[in-house]
Amino acid sequence: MNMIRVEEILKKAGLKLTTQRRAIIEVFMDYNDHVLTAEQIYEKTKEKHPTMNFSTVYRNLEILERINIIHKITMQNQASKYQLLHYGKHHHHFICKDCGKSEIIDFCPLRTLNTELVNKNFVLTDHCFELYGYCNDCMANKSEA
Amino acid sequence: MNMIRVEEILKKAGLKLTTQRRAIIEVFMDYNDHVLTAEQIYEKTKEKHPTMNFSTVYRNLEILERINIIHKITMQNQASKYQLLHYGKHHHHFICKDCGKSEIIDFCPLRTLNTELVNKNFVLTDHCFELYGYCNDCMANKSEA
DNA sequence: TTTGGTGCAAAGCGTTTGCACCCGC
DNA sequence: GCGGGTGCAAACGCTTTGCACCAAA
Repeated sequence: MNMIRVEEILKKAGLKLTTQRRAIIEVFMDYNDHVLTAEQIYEKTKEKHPTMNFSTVYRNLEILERINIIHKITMQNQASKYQLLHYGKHHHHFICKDCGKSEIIDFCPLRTLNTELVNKNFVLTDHCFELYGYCNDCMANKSEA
Repeated sequence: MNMIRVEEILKKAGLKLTTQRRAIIEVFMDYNDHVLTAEQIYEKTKEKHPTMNFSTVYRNLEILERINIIHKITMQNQASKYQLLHYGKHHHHFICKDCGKSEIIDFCPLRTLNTELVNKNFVLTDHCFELYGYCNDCMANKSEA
């Protein structure tokens, strides 16, 4: 996902590219493949745009998710995390429970499931598949402690 | 999962079977295979136990999850849902976004994934796999409206 | 100039916690 | 009687909202 592509999508949706919105998107680009909380985005954008506000962050995250620029990951017992989507490719993630780093998994369970099981009692609309654990770095820190 | 088994697990963990706790578990048994919110459990238990309190519900849900009697499903933009575990069998669910009814999927993506992809950069500890959509009943209601 | 976006403050919601009292074992 | 459990009220953290003003197109 690059800024030109983002601009296209925004324009097509009738949305403006404000400096705040640009700042948020730039944070995602800087931290590519990292999942970020609203708070992290707020802190980072505030550095360059001191009046940045949490409402602005949340409102933009919602919009960016709706137009498929970012992906929202709902966490257990903690703030949701957000991540830049890789344009055009459906995928899932391995997410480190300590540092939030994520790695793309080139595997979708539905590919297998569709062939293995046709469920005629439900209409499938969404799915959730995420792997959680610890990355090598955080694992190393753990064994030190 | 039956009450005798639940009593065993509680006793082994040094936990008491209070009337409130029993009431909560009974709601789960009555609504077997249905996912329930804390609020639904609160309302149902309150019918038979009028002093029932939300703190009691939440504290018990946390305990019951910890000792593997129920399963917590973290939802996007809405309250978490809870469901009685089927003793001893790891599985996932198809969950109706309207009525909360769920159906067990006898499929775990990790079975496939483990053979398809060995990720040596992460230590895998947890995973999330849920299918969402609409059950036939709710789908019928939708097309009427 | 139009319409979407922002900043602020306040409220929303689901959930958790401190504390005194209670009750199962 | 001990130690875990409950009820209450208040706070918590994350997120959303109403409103007046602002700025991109």
